[in-house]
Amino acid sequence: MATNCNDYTPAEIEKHWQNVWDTEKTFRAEDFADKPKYYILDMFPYPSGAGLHIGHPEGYTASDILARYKRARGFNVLHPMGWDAFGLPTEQYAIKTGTHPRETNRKNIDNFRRQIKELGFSYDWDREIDTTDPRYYKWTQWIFRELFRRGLAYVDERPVWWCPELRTVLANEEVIDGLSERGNHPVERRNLRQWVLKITAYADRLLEDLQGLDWPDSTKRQQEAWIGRSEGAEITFALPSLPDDQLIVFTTRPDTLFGATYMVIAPEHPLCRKLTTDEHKDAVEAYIQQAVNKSDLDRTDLAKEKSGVFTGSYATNPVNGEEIPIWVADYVLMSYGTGAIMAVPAHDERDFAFAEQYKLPIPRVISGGDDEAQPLPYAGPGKLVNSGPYSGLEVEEAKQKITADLAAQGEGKASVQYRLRDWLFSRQRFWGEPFPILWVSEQDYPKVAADWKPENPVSYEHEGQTLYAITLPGQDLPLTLPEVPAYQPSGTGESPLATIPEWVEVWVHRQSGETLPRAENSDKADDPDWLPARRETNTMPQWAGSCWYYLRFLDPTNEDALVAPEKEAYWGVPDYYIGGAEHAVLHLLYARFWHKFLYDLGITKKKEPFSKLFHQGIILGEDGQKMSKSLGNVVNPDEIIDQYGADALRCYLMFLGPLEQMKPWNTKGIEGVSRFLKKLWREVVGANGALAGKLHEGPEKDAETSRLLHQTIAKVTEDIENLRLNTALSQLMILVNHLGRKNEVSRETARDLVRLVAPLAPHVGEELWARLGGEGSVVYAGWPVFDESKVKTDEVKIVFQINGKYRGEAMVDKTADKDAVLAIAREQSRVAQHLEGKELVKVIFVPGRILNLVVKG
RNA sequence: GCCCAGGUGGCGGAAUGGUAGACGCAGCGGACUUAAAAUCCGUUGGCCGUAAUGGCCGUGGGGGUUCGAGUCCCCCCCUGGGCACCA
Repeated sequence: MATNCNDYTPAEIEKHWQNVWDTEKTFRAEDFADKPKYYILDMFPYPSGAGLHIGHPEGYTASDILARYKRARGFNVLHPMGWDAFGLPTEQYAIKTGTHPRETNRKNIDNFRRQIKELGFSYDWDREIDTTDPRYYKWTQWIFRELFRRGLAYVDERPVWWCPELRTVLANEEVIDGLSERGNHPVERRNLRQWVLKITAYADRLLEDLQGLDWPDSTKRQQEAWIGRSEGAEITFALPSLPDDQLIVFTTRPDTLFGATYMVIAPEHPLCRKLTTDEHKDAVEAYIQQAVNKSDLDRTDLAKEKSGVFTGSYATNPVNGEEIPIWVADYVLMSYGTGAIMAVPAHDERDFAFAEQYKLPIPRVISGGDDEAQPLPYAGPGKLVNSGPYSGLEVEEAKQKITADLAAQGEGKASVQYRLRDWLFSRQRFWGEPFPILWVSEQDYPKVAADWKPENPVSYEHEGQTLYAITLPGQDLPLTLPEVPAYQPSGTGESPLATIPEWVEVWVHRQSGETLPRAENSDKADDPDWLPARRETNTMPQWAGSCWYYLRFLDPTNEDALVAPEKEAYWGVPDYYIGGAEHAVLHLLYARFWHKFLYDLGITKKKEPFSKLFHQGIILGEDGQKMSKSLGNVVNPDEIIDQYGADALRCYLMFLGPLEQMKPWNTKGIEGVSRFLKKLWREVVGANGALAGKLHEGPEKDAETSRLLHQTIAKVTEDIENLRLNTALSQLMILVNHLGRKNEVSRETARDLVRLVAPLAPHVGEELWARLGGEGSVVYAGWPVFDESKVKTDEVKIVFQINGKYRGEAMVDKTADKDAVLAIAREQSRVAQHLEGKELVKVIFVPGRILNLVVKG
């Protein structure tokens, strides 16, 4: 079924084979096939209007090579592709042009699919998914619904990042240095009602299970740091001025309790105003106002000139009864620990800076031995001093003992805190998954059947009323986006959906959970079984759809389950996951969280979604700068394919350097791999289009060729397994260059070569395989078998060194011993010269490698 | 500031502690051609050279371990990434 090209014409050949793959469904992954399964997943793209970026095919080529290699080795490979298609740019475009996001999305996906197909990737297109398809987001909503029912989703009025330009709130992770990650617009704090997912409930498991993952260390470390577990103690300080209240602080250094010379509470701390004496009221009020208005950029800025004011109140140190002044300062965050600290300036850098500024005492309570050599603040190990009965104890010992003693008196307890915060899960946007949630009044809530309620009620205050959240019945999912075009932001901080009363206002049946539009069913007003309710108008963030998509590929069209248990049992989770390091924390942490939740529900049998992970590096522009439109250094895959073909692009992307590394693009460089493909072609196809004349039947006659072939089989196999595709290619180049110099080559050698190249350059691989008389697709033609006997030789090269420097070499019998090799070396004039007049003090012989003569004088 | 990754020819890069620079780009010289393209052959780290199976230097800098270091150890410099008042 080969083409009839005489010359290597990628455009014709690639089109031809892409059609074959499409019509024959060459890459279909067969459920329950008898072969071992192998699931290799790419991070699916956001189909932007700009089309495929050159960075996409980099990772996708690597995974494709692995997928094709695994198929050749007899695996049942699942290699799917889909679209992470909810997202702000599509909505922004809709606002600007009035085009429905669905329309834009369809076009963008069509373009992405075309581009991806033109690269010859071996996806099973029957499993394509789109996160914006109601048949998909039905299950995203379903998962949220389960989270809600189990008390892992709640609402909270909390200060969030509001971006006036984008007219939406952003997650902490979407704000970088006070600017929106998308578009670099300034952001500010606003209090809005938000949905929050209790990812912190999984913090320990997310941390612990990192250990077993075959992931890049740096990524594991980033997640560890993000979760930020720290062990310490909560210590209770009595408040003489407020006998009914207490001040609880979190500290990792209970051992330094005797060194606490002041307390600090966050400006948002609930006791802040209560603790403020009349005398200090004005100053504290002013300070709070200032802190609240400060953006977090200012508050956490590098300059970080510390600031604070005294409240006028004191707290009692539980270990010695000392009265300690309480300050308000914005270097203490309400969102971490208890929002209050005991300040130990001698042994904490931040407290030290503050104490110096406000002239507060800085007594040393830890001695590292030589106090002269250990200026304050000192955070190192040592013994306690000036600490009453604890003086003399080692730091670690004292932590235990003080915590235990406080606990015994009911004035403290051991405590673990996490840097990780709960996940702000709502967005005020149109183009996202609607929440399957209704709000009912406080009076109506008790009337609703328990089936639609969460473990603990979720409520919020709205215009003086308390509203309660209930969920839609599972069979009412998906809750689709309304058809009316309402993607203009409301501007109030509410979602555009809030502007569509026909959609928002419904009747809900208190028993069945059924809903009906309010306006069209006014008769229900008198029916006690029907309660008025409002739909939740926020939508889910873009992360939602990508949190579980890898599971949907196992069973993409199932209408009754997220994934059928037997399919989950067969395919499990991805064996290999390839994608950018920019998702090191967010996507990968959120997906792990959802996965663990689904594990708890029994939907997946694996504790972790991605056992093996690889990050491809970023490809820079030719100028070494990050590719960007404004710099005009963007490489368009379409143009490269037009000029050199997809096989050349794929090979070049892999040849650029180690996959994980950041590396610059060089358009000239693609000539090299393009020449390689042409040479490869000419080894198989003669000038007239028939098989090359130099190919002969039967086994390879040339021992050198045979040796190099088998070396290549070994090297390419190992390199593909480890995604070292740059060196796999150079080895293939070496082999092809060698064959080019030979007048005769076995057809078998050529067939092995073609099978080795096929994962990297699949179109030319298929074409040459067919011309060499191969049966069926090269994809399933098996993998060349490495024969070690072919690379073994009787003679080995020994390098001669004198004092570690190269002074010649010789081929010697591989059984030759030290003395025999030394004798051969001595015969070489160059070696002899360097030995002349010197004393041979030592002979180092590494069989098969080296003979090093150590001489003196 | 803290944590991590990395610094190798003109360029991208290769190298289980064992000939540094594989492979490719670019350059130079040559063959083919009326010419060009394409292709092929040779050459290409620096310095010195009686030009050789020659000598010295050379993997960011400085020390060290070793018969032998790009590779291991210590200190420093630079680049990239992450975190950044998390108590």
